[in-house]
Amino acid sequence: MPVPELTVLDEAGPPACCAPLTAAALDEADARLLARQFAALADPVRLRLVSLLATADGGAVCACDLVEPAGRSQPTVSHHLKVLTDAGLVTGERRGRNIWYAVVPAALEGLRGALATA
Amino acid sequence: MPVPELTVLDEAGPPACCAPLTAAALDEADARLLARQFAALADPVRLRLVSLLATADGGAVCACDLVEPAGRSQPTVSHHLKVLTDAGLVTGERRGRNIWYAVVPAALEGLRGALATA
DNA sequence: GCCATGTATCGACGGTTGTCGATACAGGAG
DNA sequence: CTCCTGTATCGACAACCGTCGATACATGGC
Repeated sequence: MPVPELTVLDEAGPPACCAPLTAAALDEADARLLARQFAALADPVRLRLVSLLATADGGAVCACDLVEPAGRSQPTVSHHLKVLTDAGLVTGERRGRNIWYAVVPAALEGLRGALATA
Repeated sequence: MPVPELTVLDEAGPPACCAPLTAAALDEADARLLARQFAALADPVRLRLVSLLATADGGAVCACDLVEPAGRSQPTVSHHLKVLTDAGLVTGERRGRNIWYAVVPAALEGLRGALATA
């Protein structure tokens, strides 16, 4: 795919995306947006990565320290981190020659809001 | 697939599945369980179905009344309802010759819990 | 029993996704 | 500038997923 298409969600999580599912029938756009974020969490490896980031001291972990606990190859872990980043759930920042990843709390909070039961 | 394999999550949602992602690195089993539920929400059509169920008067909707708003064929809607049901997010109950679907609030609540930020 | 209606299953198709090894890119160390 | 290390990208492959039309199953009305 030559054309970048991560236009929707490229920065720190949306303030409060889509109003609770229980509020009203969501429209196409909101549904696709939400679906994309849930899809980012719909993989065991990615869930584990988020969990590792969320529980880390300082809230961030060097990508190099994620490969072994993830139990996947370095390219695969990199791929998953990209998926999470594109969905706005985590962010990465260079420090020296490493990249430190951290969760975006607002994004998780936004998803929680969407799941709120009336 | 001849062998049914929906052993994990076939009944009304798990009380509180997996402890927050932010609690500790979740193990393989929990990760797969959670991933399956998030995967069920990782589709715009299914999100819309959940939304329709959640906002309905009486909390339940006849399957026949979901086809048109979903904008998909009847078999496709049936498929999505099955995915949601297998994940424990919704339940179906026969009434006469119709089947009425409703969300399982505890399941959504469980997912909210998993997303809780410290 | 027979028909009509509502729902699920089947089979097929195309598109997406997770995974890897190989490789390219980036930045610090010497 | 040249190596070394950490990260991302590429290309490929198998598996999975969403979708549909056709069809089977189930229930109630007659």
